[in-house]
Parts: sequence; structure tokens; C-alpha cells
Amino acid sequence: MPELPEIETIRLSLAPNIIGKKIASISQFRDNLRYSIPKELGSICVNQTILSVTRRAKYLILSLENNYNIIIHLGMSGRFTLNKNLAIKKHDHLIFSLEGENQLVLNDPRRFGFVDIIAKNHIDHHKYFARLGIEPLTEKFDTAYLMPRLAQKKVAIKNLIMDSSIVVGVGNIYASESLYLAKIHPLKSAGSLTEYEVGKLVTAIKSVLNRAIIAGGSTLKDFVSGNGESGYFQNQFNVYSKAGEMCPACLSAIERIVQAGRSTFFCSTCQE
DNA sequence: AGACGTACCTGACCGC
DNA sequence: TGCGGTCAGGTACGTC
Repeated sequence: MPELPEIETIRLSLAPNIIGKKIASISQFRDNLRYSIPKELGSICVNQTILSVTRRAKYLILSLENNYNIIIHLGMSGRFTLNKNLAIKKHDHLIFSLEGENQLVLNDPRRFGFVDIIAKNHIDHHKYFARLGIEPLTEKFDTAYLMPRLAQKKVAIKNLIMDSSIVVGVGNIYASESLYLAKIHPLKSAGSLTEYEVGKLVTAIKSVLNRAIIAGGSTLKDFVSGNGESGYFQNQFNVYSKAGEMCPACLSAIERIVQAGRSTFFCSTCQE
């Protein structure tokens, strides 16, 4: 499900409703998602107030007053929503009951997501965070940053922009959409891009991600914000999931190929 | 090192 | 109606 814009959408929708709220209790319905859920989750979180909700890459981070962070990754199919004491649904794995009647519910059918607890001052050294590249929506992500990291690389540019050790948050949807916008062929080797092309790519990534956040993310099947609302950026896709349909610019048929086991969509006329 | 493939898991969809 | 195959937004790890 979620790439950077979807996680950011969840963060924006949850923040005003959970910051300052105390976690009254935790209900846990299984021991593990992709990885084990820490046994000390309850003892660390209960009776703690949530001070902030931030995002790093595709991780949601709930900071507690005791200097611990709850780390949540939604994998491919996770939802993290604020509900009012509804009945427990299939694939609800973890419920944070807040003071009052609201509950934060983690629901994840495929269980590719995971949850961890990290002491605040250790987060950058944690194994999930230590090797992460920079955030694409910061000023530091620019041609000067990216150019030397592409140099000499034979890997296809599509795979490279999905490499979280270089730049985080660009998943399979937004990789295809960004390359289309930059008019760069997804199979092109990263090291062969000119400085001009790298500049266009940087601009395209920022533009696609920002527009997706404004649209509340992309709902392909089941994405919803923290308030349960669908996104609508999927209506603005130019190429993703549109094999055989017409390129909006040149009317050629959009093609689908497979790279590193993932579908890539592009226009071979516009993206040379 | 880098380029792959595989594993993790459920559900939706398609053709037969 | 059911069965088998394919595909799906992500990440870590193993192997050449």
C-alpha cells in the first residue's frame, strides 16, 4: 500500500487528533507481524502521552513522554486508523486505546508491516534507520546530492531511485510516475544520466510526491488515511497500472515491463 | 561490491 | 461454484 505520500497523509490526519493524548491500554492479538512485536510494548507505552507524530522514510514515529518512540511500518497492506471503539475486525493486530473513546488500530492483512520500540536518542542508529538515505522533499535532495551517487552505476535508474540508502520514500508507483514526468527511460543505467536529466528527475520526484500528498495519497485497493478517507492521486496517474492505454502526451500505448521483480510502466516514445 | 532472487502473507481477480 | 495461477503499494537477507 503505502509509499511516502500515503504515510505522510496518515501522519497529517492523525497528528491533530492524537498529540497530547495518553495511551490508556494496548490490545495485541498476535505475537508478530513481519517481525516479533516487542514484549515490552505495553509496559513502555501504557500511561504515556503521545508528544508528536513524525515520519522518516515510510516509517511513522510516535514519540512518547518517556523518551521512547513507537515505530510503525505498514508494509504493503497496512492501515493505521483512529476509530471510536468499533468492533474488532479481521486483521486488526494491535490497538492503542487512548484516553476517551478513540482507538488507534493497526490492521494489516498481509502482515508485511512491523512495529518496534526505540529509545529516542538511538533512533538514527537503529538498524531500520541507520542506512536510510535522505528525504526527497528536503532541500538537500538536489542534483548535487544525486549526481555523484549515480556516477559509474550500471543499475537501472528506476531501481536506483527506489534504493532507500540513496533516497527514501519513492516506491513502485511514484518511481514510474517520476520517470515519466522527467522523460527518462526506466531501463537507462543510472550512471548514463546527464546532469540535466538528473535535475529533471529530482524536480519530477518532488513534484509527484508533493502532488500525491495534496491529493491525500493513492488508493489502489485499500489505502485510507488515519481518518479512514481514501486518497485520489490514482486519478492523476499518467502511466502506473495503465499498460495498453494511451500516453496522455503522445497517445502511444503505455508499456509494462518487469524490473527487479516489480512492474514498471512507461511510454517508450516520451521516455527515450 | 553489485545484481539478482527469495521470503514473508492474504486477498482479489482471471480463465477454465 | 471452485480451483489454480498471477498479481499487488515493501523490506531484509541470501547467493552468486
